[in-house]
Amino acid sequence: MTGRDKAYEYLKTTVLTDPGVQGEFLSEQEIADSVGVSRTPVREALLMLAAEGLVQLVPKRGAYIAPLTSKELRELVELRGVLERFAAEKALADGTVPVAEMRAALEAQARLASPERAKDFIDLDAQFHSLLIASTGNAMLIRTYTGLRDRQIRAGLVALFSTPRRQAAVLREHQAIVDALAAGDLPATLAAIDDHLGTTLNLQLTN
Amino acid sequence: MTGRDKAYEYLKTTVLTDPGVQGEFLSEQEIADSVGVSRTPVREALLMLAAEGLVQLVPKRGAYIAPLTSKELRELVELRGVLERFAAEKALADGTVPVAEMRAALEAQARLASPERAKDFIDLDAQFHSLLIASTGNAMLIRTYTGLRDRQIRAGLVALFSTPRRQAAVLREHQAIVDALAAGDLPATLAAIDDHLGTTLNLQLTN
DNA sequence: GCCCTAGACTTCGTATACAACGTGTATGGA
DNA sequence: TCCATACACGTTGTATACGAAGTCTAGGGC
Repeated sequence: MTGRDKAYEYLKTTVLTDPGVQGEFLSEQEIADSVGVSRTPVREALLMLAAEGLVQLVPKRGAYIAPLTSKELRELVELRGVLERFAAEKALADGTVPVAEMRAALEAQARLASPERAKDFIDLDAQFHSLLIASTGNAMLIRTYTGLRDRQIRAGLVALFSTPRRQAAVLREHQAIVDALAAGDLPATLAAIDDHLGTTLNLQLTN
Repeated sequence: MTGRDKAYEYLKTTVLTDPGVQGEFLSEQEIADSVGVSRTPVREALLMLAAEGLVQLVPKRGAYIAPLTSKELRELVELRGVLERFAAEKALADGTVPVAEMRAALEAQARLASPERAKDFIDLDAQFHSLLIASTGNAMLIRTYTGLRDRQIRAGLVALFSTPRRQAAVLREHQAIVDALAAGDLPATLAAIDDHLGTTLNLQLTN
């Protein structure tokens, strides 16, 4: 693993999932000291994150962790909805809905539900959604979708999933999606997806 | 303009639009010499392009300009279709279809139609499509869509648009889209979009 | 003629140095 | 007390140097 990868991972998993850094400027030297490499690989990691839209590089100032506005959050969720609904429609039409895998992911998620393990909970959440997206077999769709989700996580999704109440709600909503898919009921699936995304959006907006 | 921007632009507009570099390895030093800067900013530009999926960085080999497989091209067009159809649907529902602007872009495109100015023709083509996407007001959608289109251009779209026959066909297909939009006819719009993308895909696949 | 091997060469990955630029602050004056 | 100005500091942007690692080629063995 190169120093660049180390810096990239550190930033993406440790820094960008922390709601506290919203609106802060990170200097390259600071990050370099934390990771234990020189500025060069840190800089490269930042460039990549900037290309993905996760940070904003301000000349002579540093890497700015722009707080996601509510408008951007809405746009993000709207886009995710477009992609997920398409994936559901295609998977149902092609008969490639990965019902078994989705149920498995859902059960795994239910097992480790606890406020302390919010990050793991979110990882499995991502897996659940990704299964449907991946079932389309469209690698570019997966890539695009993942990028969107990474952004939403950066917007402070972790904090949101830290309460037992919300975790339970997520599990219920996922259950509804997978049930509708298993029944081959497209309209119900689309409604369940919209409901799930809408609920998350509203919660994230009011937090 | 920084050296990084110079390198980025050079690569994106000059190198990546050239079908001849498909499958080639570019060394950082070569590019640096061409642009007239050191390796550092070139490297940074490459990292950004890699994050966007436009080049592939192979350790100790160089930046690989991966030829787009027909599978990837199909995926790309499928995704573009999803986004464009959504944009059309939303714009029609909200009554925000920019008919006048689209007609203007179409006319401008018709005026400069000539094989020699394929790049300009493509720029206006991009503008036409972007107008519809932008009318949704979703900046993240615009960003995502633009990224997809950049990739398709890299796949050799320029060569395709160099014949008068194809240019005429594009204009016809665009006309069909804008007419359907102006009529407020959603099914016809969706069909016109699918037809346009499908035609382009088929041509690009057989080239 | 083919394959294997060794060595030179190329290329990247990283550290470091320095210059340019902008920001924030302290100081002096009104 | 407020404001303007100048200076010091911090930060980025770029060049350069060096080490590590992989690739390609030439040569020898089979």
